[in-house]
Amino acid sequence: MTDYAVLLKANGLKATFQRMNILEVIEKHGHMSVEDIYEEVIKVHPSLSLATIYKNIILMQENGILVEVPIAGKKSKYELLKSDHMHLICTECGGVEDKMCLDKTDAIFHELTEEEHFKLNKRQVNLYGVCEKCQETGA
Amino acid sequence: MTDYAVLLKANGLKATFQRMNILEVIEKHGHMSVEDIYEEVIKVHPSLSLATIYKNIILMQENGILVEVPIAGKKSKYELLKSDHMHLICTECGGVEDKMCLDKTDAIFHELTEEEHFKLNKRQVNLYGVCEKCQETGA
DNA sequence: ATAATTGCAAATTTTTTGCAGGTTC
DNA sequence: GAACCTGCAAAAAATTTGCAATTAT
Repeated sequence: MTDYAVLLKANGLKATFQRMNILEVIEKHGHMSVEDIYEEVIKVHPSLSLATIYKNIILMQENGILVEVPIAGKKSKYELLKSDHMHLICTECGGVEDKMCLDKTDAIFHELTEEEHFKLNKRQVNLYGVCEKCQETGA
Repeated sequence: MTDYAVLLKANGLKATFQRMNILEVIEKHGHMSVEDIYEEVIKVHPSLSLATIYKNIILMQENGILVEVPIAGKKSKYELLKSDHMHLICTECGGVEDKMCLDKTDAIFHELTEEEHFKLNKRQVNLYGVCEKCQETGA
C-alpha cells in the first residue's frame, strides 16, 4: 500500500485528501478513465469536482506520478507510474492488465530506434485481444 | 499511389469524392488528427464539413480502411491500414514515423500473451522520444 | 430508382478556465 | 502568512445527431 502523502510531497505536490483519494482509487482499480475516477471517488467524497480531477490528472502527469494509457476506440485511462510493462487490453470487457516486459523487447526497441537515430524515452505497448475470462464467457 | 475508389468499394463503401479526398490527405501525410484532416481537405474542397470527416473516420475504421493511432497527451491520429509496424513519436515536433517490426517482437508478444491465455488480435507499439531532426535543431 | 451520403445547424459531451473561499506547509 | 488548491459556474472545444437535399450505383 503506497503512502500517497509521501508520494505527492516527494513529487512537489501538496498532499490534499482529494489527491489522495484519486490516487487510492486509481491504484485500487489499476487503470481508470476520468469518468471512472470521478464515479469512484465521489462515493467517498461526494463534493469532489470533475474539474479537480482534470486539473490533478494533468498535474500528476507533469510531476511523474501518473501515466496516461491511450487506448484505440476508447477514452484514455490513467495508471500510477510504475516499471515498464505492456498492456493487455480486452476488447470485450474493456479490462486492462499489466504484463511485465521481457528485456528482450527492450533490446529490440533500442536497436530499431538507433537505426533511425531516434532518441528513445518512453515505450508504450498495447496488445488488444480477448482476455481469458471473456473467452470462456463468449464460448 | 492507391486507387481510393477501388479501396472504398472493395470495403463496401461508396466512392464519394469527400472520402477520396480524406484518404488522399491521410496517405500523403501519413498520420493525421481529425483537425489536421479537416484543415488539409478544405483546401481542396472548402465545403467539406467536419461532421462528414467524423462520420467517415468511424465508418472507415469499421470497414478496415483506417486505423486509429492513440497518442499520449495528444489527439488520436489516423492512418491507412497497413502491415504491422511501430510508431516513433517525436515529443518535440509531434511527428510520427512508421518503423517496420521485426518478427522478433511478434514472437515475444505471442509468447507473453499465451502465458496469460489472452487471445491476441492487434498490436500497437508507440515509442516516444526525439527524432533525428529535432535533436539537431535542439542542439 | 434506391439506398447511401452529405452539409448544416443544433444538441451533447468533454475539457478548460477564472475566481472566491479554504487548506497545506 | 504565503502559496497553493478546491469547487463552482461559465466558457470553450470536441463529437454526435437529425434531417432535407444530393449523389453513387
